[in-house]
Amino acid sequence: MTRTQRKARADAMDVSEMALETLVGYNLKRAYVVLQNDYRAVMGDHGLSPRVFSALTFVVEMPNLTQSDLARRLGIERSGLVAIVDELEARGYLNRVAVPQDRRIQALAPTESGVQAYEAALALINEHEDRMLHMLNAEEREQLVHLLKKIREIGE
Amino acid sequence: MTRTQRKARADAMDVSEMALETLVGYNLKRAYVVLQNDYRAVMGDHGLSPRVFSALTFVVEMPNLTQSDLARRLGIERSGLVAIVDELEARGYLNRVAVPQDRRIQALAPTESGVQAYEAALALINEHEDRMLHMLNAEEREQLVHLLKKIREIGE
DNA sequence: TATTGTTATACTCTATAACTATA
DNA sequence: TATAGTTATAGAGTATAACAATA
Repeated sequence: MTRTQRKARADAMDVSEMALETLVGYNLKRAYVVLQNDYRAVMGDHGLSPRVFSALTFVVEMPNLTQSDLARRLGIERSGLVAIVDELEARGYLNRVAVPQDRRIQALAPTESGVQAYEAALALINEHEDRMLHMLNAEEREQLVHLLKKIREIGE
Repeated sequence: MTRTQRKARADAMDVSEMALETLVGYNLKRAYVVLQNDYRAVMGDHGLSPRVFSALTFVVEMPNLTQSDLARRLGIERSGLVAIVDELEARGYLNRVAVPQDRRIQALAPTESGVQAYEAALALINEHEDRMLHMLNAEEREQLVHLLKKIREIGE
C-alpha cells in the first residue's frame, strides 16, 4: 500500500507518523532553534552571539591565529569574519597585531579583558546548556555530541 | 588548576580539548550546516528549500490546515509563512480555499501536482540523508533523532 | 475584543565578487 | 601569480508591529 492510498482512507495523519519527523536535518534544525532561543535570552541583547563567542574561544585558546586560519576553523568565509573580529576588537577583547615576517597578515591577540569575558560567557553558556538539557543524562549528552561530531567530520 | 593557569604553560591548546567542542549548541549548528550544504546541492537552485518542503509536508499529510495552524506547527510566525505559502501556490502545489463557516481563514489544499512534488522531493531527501549519514548505523541514527526530539520538546 | 491573513520593515547570518597590499 | 584582509552587495530566514476583514 502506498502512502497516497493510505491517505485516501484517512484525511489527517498522526504527526509522529510523518516522514518529516524521521529526518535528521529537520530535527537538527528544530532542536537548534530551541537551544538558540534560550541562548539569546541568557546572553541578553548586548551579549556575545553564538558565532562571536565561538570566534573568541579560538582567539583565547589558540592565540595569534590569523583571520584566514580562524575563518577556516569556524567554517565560514574570510569576508564574513571581518565583522566578527571588528566587534571583538571594538569590545576590547582582542587586538589585530602586525606580523613583521609577513605584512599581509595580522595575528589575533586576546586581551586580558577578552580572556575574562570568554570565561564569564562560557560559565553562562554551560549553565544554560545544563538547564536546557536536564532531561538528558550524562551518557545521552555525550552520545549526542559524539554523533554530531561524526556528522561534522563529513564536511572536512 | 584553572584554565588560565594551564594556558600559561602552553601557548596553543589541542582543538579537541576546547570547551567549545563539548557544547551541544555549537555541535548542533556545525552538523546542521554540513547537512544543509548537501541538501542545497541535491535539491538544486530551483528546488524546494528546507522550510518550503516542511510546509508542503504538512499541507499534504494534513490537508486543509489553516495558515495559523501551519505556522504554529512549523514553529514560525504567521507573517513569515505568507511567502512560503505564496511560493507553494505559485508552483501550483496548493490552493488557498475559502471556508464559508469562517471567512477569515483559508484552508490550504494540496493539488495532485503538490502531492507528486512532495513524494519526489522526499525520495531525494531520503537518498541525501542515507548517503550523508552512512557512517551512522540504524541504531545510532534512531538514537540521534530520539535525542533531538527530546530537545525539541522543551520548546512546546 | 480577539483572531486571520497580510504588508512593511528591519536585523542577523552568510556567500560571492572584486579590490589592495603584500608575498 | 597567489594569498590576507577588506569592502560592497545581495539573498535567505526570521521577527515585530500595524492594518483590514471578520468573528
